[in-house]
Amino acid sequence: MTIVRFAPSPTGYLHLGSARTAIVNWLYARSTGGKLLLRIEDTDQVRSEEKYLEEILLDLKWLGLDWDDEPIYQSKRFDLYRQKAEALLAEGKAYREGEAIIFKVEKGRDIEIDDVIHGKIKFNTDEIKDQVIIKSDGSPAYNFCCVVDDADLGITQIIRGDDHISNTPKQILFYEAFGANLPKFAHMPLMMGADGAKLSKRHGGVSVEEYKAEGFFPEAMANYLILLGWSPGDDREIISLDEAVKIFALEDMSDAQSKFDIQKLRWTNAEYIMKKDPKDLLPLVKEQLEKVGVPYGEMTEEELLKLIELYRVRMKTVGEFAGLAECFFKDDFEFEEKGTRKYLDKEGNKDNIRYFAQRLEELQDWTHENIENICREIAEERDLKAAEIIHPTRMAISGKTAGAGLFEMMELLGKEKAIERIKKASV
RNA sequence: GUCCCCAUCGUCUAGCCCGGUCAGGACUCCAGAUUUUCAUUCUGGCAACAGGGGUUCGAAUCCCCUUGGGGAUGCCA
Repeated sequence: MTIVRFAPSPTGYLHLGSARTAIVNWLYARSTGGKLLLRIEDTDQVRSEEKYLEEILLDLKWLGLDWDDEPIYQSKRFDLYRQKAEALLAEGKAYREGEAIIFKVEKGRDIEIDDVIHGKIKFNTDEIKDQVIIKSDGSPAYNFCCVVDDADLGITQIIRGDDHISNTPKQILFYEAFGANLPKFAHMPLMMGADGAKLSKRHGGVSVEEYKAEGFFPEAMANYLILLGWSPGDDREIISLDEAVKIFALEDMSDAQSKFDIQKLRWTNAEYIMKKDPKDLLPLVKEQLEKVGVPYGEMTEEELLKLIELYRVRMKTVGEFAGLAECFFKDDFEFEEKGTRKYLDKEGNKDNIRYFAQRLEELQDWTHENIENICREIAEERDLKAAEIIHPTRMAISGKTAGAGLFEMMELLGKEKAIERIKKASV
């Protein structure tokens, strides 16, 4: 049976790159019918924090990943690491230097890795210094406990980032020293920022939690991340984890690094939003509205759902909703300057919409069909194009030139508010 | 500096392993159609095999070099 592990370090939030590594490990485990273990690399007592760990676990689940067995905490296994180090000491494979224990590296030897993604990679031990395995403060060094655990847990396939390639020969030396079986290695090329540099905040966020907060969907995040460095082979751009599992193969992963493209992520997210039922969008929309302090209490659930329906195809993230639909939640919205100049600063337009408002007063059955009829009647009456009334009116009621269909907007806004805003803007 | 990984449109990629279709798709951008605006949808367009040597009848595909990018070189993980 195949056993893989994802080994986050709780010294920060779940990085996008780590999330991708987790997804690939998950894909491999599930597609091979194997196990995915979670190992918490919390040997750095100072930098590791409980809140990070909790968030990381939450984010993994959020992405749709699950794992087998209970997580293993390295901080609880210090005795094991020390014991292994002492054994190496006793065998003469390591030596002491002060409080630290150092592993002796045999020089002049070639070490070859047969990487599943990269193929053969050769190293020479002349490039490798003796390795600290137990630090002066008594804690184990990363490469050492990594191997102790991977061997102990029976990991068959290691899948991690390219930044670990140069750790691999060092780790192989440890496997040999323990007389343990070597797992297979697969190093996935790193995901970089748009400018090719390390992914950082200025690229739009580095942690999963930031995107979650902005209103991205987990399915969209996972979808986007899977398609970086892997392709289903056909032209599919929208693919779920479950579909990917059916055809995933580690060997198919690209050996070239990629750049994170926020535009494509946004497009992917929009694809998911458009497919969702407004009912499923509702809780997220509420959450986003609350976050920016937009009161939606006056609106019934039914009205909110209609509003979501109206804006569903217009938002790339749920976080954008509050801004797009602003005029439905408050009366003191800003007016776009350009639009005001173009549509509201003209006396002719003002007169037209003033008349529109006047005619609307008489309307009993406030539906978008009836509102539209009146608008068209006026257009004919005054020999105008309907657009000449529509655009100024949209500006008047929303302050924006872009938005949903005007008549639907007006219906939802309600007779009183719609008329009041038109009057106010046409003074 | 040394070691290692990598190189197809601006971006993600298919094709590469097993040389031979105008190098295909998607995002972005542009144009057109639809629409009351925006968006959606539909149609069309711009845009790439980093460069140089080989091997071969034939190279994006195989080999070498150069250039460029990235990673490692921690008693961080």
